Amino acid sequence: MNVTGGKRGRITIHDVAAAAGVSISTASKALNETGRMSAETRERVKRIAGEVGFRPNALARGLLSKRSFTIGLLTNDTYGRFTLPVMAGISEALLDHGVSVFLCAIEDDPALGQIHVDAMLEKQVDGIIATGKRLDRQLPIDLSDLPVPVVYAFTEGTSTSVTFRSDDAQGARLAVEWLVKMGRRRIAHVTGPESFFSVRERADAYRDVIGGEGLVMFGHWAELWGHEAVADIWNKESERPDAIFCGNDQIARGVVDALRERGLRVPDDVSVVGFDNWEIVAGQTRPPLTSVDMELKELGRQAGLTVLALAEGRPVDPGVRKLPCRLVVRQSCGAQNPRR
Amino acid sequence: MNVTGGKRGRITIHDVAAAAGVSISTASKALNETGRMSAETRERVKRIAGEVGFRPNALARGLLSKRSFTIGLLTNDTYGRFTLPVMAGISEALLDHGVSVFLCAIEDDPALGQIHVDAMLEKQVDGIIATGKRLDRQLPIDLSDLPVPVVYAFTEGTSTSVTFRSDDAQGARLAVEWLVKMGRRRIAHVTGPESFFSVRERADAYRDVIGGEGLVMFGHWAELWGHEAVADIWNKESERPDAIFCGNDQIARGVVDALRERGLRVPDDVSVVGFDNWEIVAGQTRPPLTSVDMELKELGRQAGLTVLALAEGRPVDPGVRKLPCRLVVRQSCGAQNPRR
DNA sequence: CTGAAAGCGCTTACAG
DNA sequence: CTGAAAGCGCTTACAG
Repeated sequence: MNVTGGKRGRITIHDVAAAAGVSISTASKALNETGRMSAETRERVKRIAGEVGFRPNALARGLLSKRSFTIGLLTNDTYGRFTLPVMAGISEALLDHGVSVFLCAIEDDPALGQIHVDAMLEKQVDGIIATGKRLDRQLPIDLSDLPVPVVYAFTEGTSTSVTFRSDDAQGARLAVEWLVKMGRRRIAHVTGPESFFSVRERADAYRDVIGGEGLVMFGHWAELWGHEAVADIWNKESERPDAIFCGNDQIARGVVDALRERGLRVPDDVSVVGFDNWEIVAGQTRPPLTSVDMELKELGRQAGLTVLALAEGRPVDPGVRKLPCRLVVRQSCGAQNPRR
Repeated sequence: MNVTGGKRGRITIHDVAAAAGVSISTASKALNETGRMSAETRERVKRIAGEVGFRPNALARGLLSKRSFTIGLLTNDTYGRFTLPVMAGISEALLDHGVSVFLCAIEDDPALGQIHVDAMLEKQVDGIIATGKRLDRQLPIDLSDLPVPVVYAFTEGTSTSVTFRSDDAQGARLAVEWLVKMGRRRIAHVTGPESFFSVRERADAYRDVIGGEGLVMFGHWAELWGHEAVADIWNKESERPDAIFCGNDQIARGVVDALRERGLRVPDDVSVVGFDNWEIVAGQTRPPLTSVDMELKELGRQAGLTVLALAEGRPVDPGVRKLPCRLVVRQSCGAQNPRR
């Protein structure tokens, strides 16, 4: 015995029409609520279609309508950390419109990207969303001259396109202002590599809020760097911070662990804020991290609705749209509720 | 100014045929390497198709061939921890065959699942792969009577279907045998909830290898539980383990941190092994975790090739296929290389 | 060696 | 109120 696949004799609109004793055109119009016919006929056709389990063939439909109700999501974020929430937002927004999403992970391989783009175009996607893992890098493939609309989300787009990104400056401000509100006065900033645009943007916002140079330490996106930074700071003679704003949650976790290992209490002695609100890290840190959430799902939702608009020919203004971040308060700052 | 989308005047085979001065049939045959014609004609058509940037419409093709070169991946693993590697394997295996993948995250919502399945069937997917986050649970939707082949990966399937899963018993054996080989004699097992099939299977394999009851502690899948378990063990009078085999990497991370906080050295005093080889956890633990990898990418690859076979009508034996796990050695056990 | 015709499953003017 | 016909873009017997 073995399993068999294949699509043996699917039911078509022919079968429905025959069973209902009407022509194919009438059946089509009945099912699509178009044309005019007796309510009785319409109902009968619809009932029979339901009974025989009729499912319209989207390929045939798409051939006529020039719409496949399909879009492609291109990403070079293998890890899925940014792509997954974006994808969830896109999917949620487009499901109501009957649109399905092809996910294409292209790493940083231009050839792989080209293959995926070609495959999607042949499959007549209504549009493409390009997403990545940083705001100042393009995907390794040129999407600027495609026959379908392209929207960028969390990756650098072209000047004539629509690009959605998080407002990192506003997110950083949110974090630092919160620390200030918590009564912290000596706030340090431990972050990722200065080569990242978002790192510079967040650092600038940090300096802006504290109104001075502050203490900015550039490093890399890992827990280890959090440990090293804390060691550096506490091994110096200089005045110690009572709060540390970190460039991402992994660094923040390293910082929190390092502080605890030095016998310092978080948040009592030092408050810590992370960035990304990556549940797996922020939630498992002891104490759980207060962190800036980039609202990637909302970003995905808007990107999805935007490709859809473009695919339907509705006009959309090009440019970069910055979406506000949100501060998610947990225990690492010493307060439970941002509104309190 | 605004961005415009839409598919204005795509090039069809008509255009190619006209430009090459041949009929549509000849153009089609030239491009598909079928039929017979002068080499000169064939070359000319192909060259012109390339020049005008002709891309065959997969919708039209699919209508004829009953193959959409599209499959659906259904998952209830929102977090993507298991789905992402599986997806990567599927995608990699099917790309060569021109197959694209619809990703559908259905949470545990049957209604959402039904909507996605209906959408995929209308779009004439050639098959569906169902994937989840545990081996002993079905997706919240019945896939047993679909007009297309369904393959299960890392989720419970039906008796007549093909199901791919990791061999958790073998994986656990690998881990415990490795600890034994490292000279460890008092190996404990700290794991997840006993209600999970894979937890029981791993625990049984653990007992098997150590040849006795051992010390099995069921809990939950979090770092905190690792801390609690270590506290429990070390607060008792009984003999302390010199190795702990953990049910997943998060527990293992908690265990490692808890041991270090007690002044115990890992791996010198206690060796620790995790399960899942989740890079973000295993790699950031100090020291990095030796962990069991379930080879989910390979699992995805095989699942992908299997739906493809079924879609093409090739016979496949039903049943559960267990794929071997692999031990990834890092520093938490005291050795660098399993072959040494 | 090349092309006219039928048809995949549907929708949409158009005619009756 | 209902249906015959044309057509979306392609492929595939079949005829010449």
